[in-house]
Amino acid sequence: MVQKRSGRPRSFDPEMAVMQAVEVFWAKGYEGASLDDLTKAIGINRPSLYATFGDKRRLFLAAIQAYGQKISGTAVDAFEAAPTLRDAVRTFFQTALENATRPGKPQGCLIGSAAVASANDVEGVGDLIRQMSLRSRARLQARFDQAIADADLPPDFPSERRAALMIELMQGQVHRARIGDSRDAIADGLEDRVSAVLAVQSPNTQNSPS
Amino acid sequence: MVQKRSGRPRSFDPEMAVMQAVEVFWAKGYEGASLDDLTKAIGINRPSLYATFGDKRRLFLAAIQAYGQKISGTAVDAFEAAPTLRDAVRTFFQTALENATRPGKPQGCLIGSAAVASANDVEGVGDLIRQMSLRSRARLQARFDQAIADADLPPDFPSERRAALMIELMQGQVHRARIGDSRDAIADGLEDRVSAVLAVQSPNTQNSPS
DNA sequence: TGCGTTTTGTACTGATTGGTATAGATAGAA
DNA sequence: TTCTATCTATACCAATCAGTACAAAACGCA
Repeated sequence: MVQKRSGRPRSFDPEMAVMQAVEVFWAKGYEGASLDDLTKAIGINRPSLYATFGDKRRLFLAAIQAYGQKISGTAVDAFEAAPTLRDAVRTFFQTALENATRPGKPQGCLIGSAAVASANDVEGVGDLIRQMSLRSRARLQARFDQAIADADLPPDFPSERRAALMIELMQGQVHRARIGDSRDAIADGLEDRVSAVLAVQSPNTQNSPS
Repeated sequence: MVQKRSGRPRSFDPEMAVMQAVEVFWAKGYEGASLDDLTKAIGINRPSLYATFGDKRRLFLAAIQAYGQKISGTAVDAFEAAPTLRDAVRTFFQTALENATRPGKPQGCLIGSAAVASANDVEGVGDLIRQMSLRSRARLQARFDQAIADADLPPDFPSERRAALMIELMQGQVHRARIGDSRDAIADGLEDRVSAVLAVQSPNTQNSPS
């Protein structure tokens, strides 16, 4: 049952407030985002922010989690939903690229720029993004393992390494977006990235020059 | 000839001062590094810093350039110095990985974390790292083009795309280092990265499963 | 209506920020 | 030595920072 609370009702939606905070942190980083920036973007005043989220640090952690679920997580979701394996890998990179180069939004990735920059200085950030990264990697690897079991991939396919490689390649895309490369320019390398992830093992490296 | 200047001589080496600033910015980012942090690390006081470098922003730009030449640039240097193409690519990734996981130093890359995070907020940072990235990419591409001319690579080898891919993969490594992955763990994917860069074109994608 | 409870708005806090004024210190040149 | 130029050291500045005290406002409930 829902606990009815009396008192003045909250005049804003905390979930929408977090998404506004996401954009501010995404654009300016943790230290670069002042409380004035945050409260102005959300449209509330300081005491409301502190009563709801605790302090700036915890709002930042909430923003990272919300970003992971509602934005960067969509790439893994699309990966899992795609019909074929190759489509799944391609869709993963495409979705991540779209998220990182959306017009009118900050370019790049909140985690790849703001969170990573403050990972050592803001308590809890490092642990949080490590855990989120591991979870994404595990979801990618799970599909590779399933594909091995279904004989869609050879038995010696290094699923763990390739799942890690996928995230590295995704972060590479995101880096280019952050420094201003256009969506089209980054999309140019898409098939190279897909092929890198799905390349089969070649014991004598016969498919590559010396 | 050297212009002799009278007056009290400077008690520190500006070049070493910049390298100290590199470490502070590398660890804490631009906004996270206070003037107290910087002057304490360098061992000078504020007026000396301002007389020599102008202000915090210009010291940051100097630190980014010094980092690019003396640290991250060593990966491209090693790439150019390696005897064979495959060794060159492997050495590039190895050197970049060592730089990003050196014990006792900040993990990751000053450019990949601090500079990228403040690229939109600190004037000149975005332009500077864009230009540095383009220059590195051009140096990588030049060797690929030479290898094509020498018939060490097939004529249709996409040198521009693969040079961009190399930098993406390098930034992916750097991201993992920043979030705490060990050098050994990251090195595990080294051959995958080398193969991705040097993979030959396969019109029917016959070397990959569907 | 009036009470208890929670949120909101304003105004404030001490601490820290980047940057500087000023005086003393240290060199070469005359 | 004396003059001039440059650097160093201390102490300071206004502005901004994250965080909070307090009173008015807005609800459910009686």
